[in-house]
Amino acid sequence: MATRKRPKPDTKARLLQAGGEVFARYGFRGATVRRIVQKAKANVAAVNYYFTDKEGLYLAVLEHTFTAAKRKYPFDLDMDENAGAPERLHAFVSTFLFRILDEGRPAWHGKLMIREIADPSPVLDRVVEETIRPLFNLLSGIVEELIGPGASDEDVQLAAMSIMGQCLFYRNSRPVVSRLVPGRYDAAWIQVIADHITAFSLRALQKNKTEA
Amino acid sequence: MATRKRPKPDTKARLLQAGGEVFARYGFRGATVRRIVQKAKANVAAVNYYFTDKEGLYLAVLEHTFTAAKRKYPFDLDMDENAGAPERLHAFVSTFLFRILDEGRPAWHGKLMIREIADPSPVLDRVVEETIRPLFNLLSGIVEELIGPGASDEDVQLAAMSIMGQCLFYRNSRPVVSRLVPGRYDAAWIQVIADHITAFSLRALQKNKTEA
DNA sequence: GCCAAAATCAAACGAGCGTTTTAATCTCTC
DNA sequence: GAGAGATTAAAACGCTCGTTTGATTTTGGC
Repeated sequence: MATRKRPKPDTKARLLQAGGEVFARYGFRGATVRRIVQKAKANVAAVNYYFTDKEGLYLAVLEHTFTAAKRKYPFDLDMDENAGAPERLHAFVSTFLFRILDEGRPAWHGKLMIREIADPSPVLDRVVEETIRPLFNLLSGIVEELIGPGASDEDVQLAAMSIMGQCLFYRNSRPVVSRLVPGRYDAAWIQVIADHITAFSLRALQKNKTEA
Repeated sequence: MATRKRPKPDTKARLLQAGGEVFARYGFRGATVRRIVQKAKANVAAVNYYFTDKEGLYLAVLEHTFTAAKRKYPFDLDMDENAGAPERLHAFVSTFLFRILDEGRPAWHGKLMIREIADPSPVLDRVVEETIRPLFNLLSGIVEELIGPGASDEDVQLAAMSIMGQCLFYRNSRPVVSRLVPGRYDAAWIQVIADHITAFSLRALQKNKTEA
């Protein structure tokens, strides 16, 4: 009885963990139930037993990782109420990049989001409304403040998408980026990217400064 | 003999056409040979007969669409040799956007490229070297000229990726964009986006103007 | 210690996949 | 128009997929 052969951490949690990794790597369609249960050291019937079917596990994994990412990288973290718009933009870009590029604990959050966008499954609508639109609105508010009062809604939207596009590029096109400019995706480099995108976008938005 | 039941356009070409559409929509793994041959009105054995196997057809489709896109949207089209860098940037952004967003004839070019990037198949290395790196080098040259002599290689690379990121966003995240800001992806809107990205990036790159 | 409930397991099912086989059909030359 | 070669067609093979089944083991309250 010295070592227990079956440590019995509940199977459900192990399935969530393994499901996150496998779904992130292969996508919903590409991931196989057998690979997931193998990684989770569970029986092939476990997914259906605990989550009804493959899609049920996928939904649970999305829910799980999104809440985990929100807890780890909250956007209002040490965000001063009366901080200037440039500082708030930098905080947004930095947090957003860490969320989607972090390889750590809830590693799959970024990969899952990108997979979902590139190859939409039936849950994309929920993901957009619950996760992406709040982000987009937060960013739009900052941009609106930076451009000034004379900006149309379209101007704000286009600028916000330019900023999100710069960030998402490093996630979407990672296989290409790593081939074009070899290097690692560690925290230091993420900070470099965040600083660059913030400075780049701030200059782009300050058009009125020189005109006035 | 009034109407010929079998017009007999060669099956190989029809397979390339249908393969392009299906691979673009479902990706290499998600596409099925049976769906392709159904759309091509061919027998299920035709793919193996003409292209050895599914991957052979995929390679042929990539080759075919890439050359088609290069022919339809050449980057050096009406590009004046002594045109200024801002004009060359606008031409680049505009051409690049049309290449990846065009829904017309070689419609699948953009979709295929994005699919390949999000879910790399063994041919990604070739795609990067033959298609993407030349683009990236062309853009880097323009950016280098815009920033000025005091720019490091890293500055140029980061700026070039910011510009590509803005463009690719509209292709990568199209399902999200269409949910966030409803609208169509017609030629007029592509021009609006191209103008915005060019102006946005030009302001971001002209940092020296105010400092000097 | 017993027993119902929960959990795990091996095995198999039906469907769809890429591919192969084998035969039938078309096409073109002589 | 006969025959050789290219093309198409139908059927099946072997495999993997998600899921289900039915039996077995483990668990927890009495």
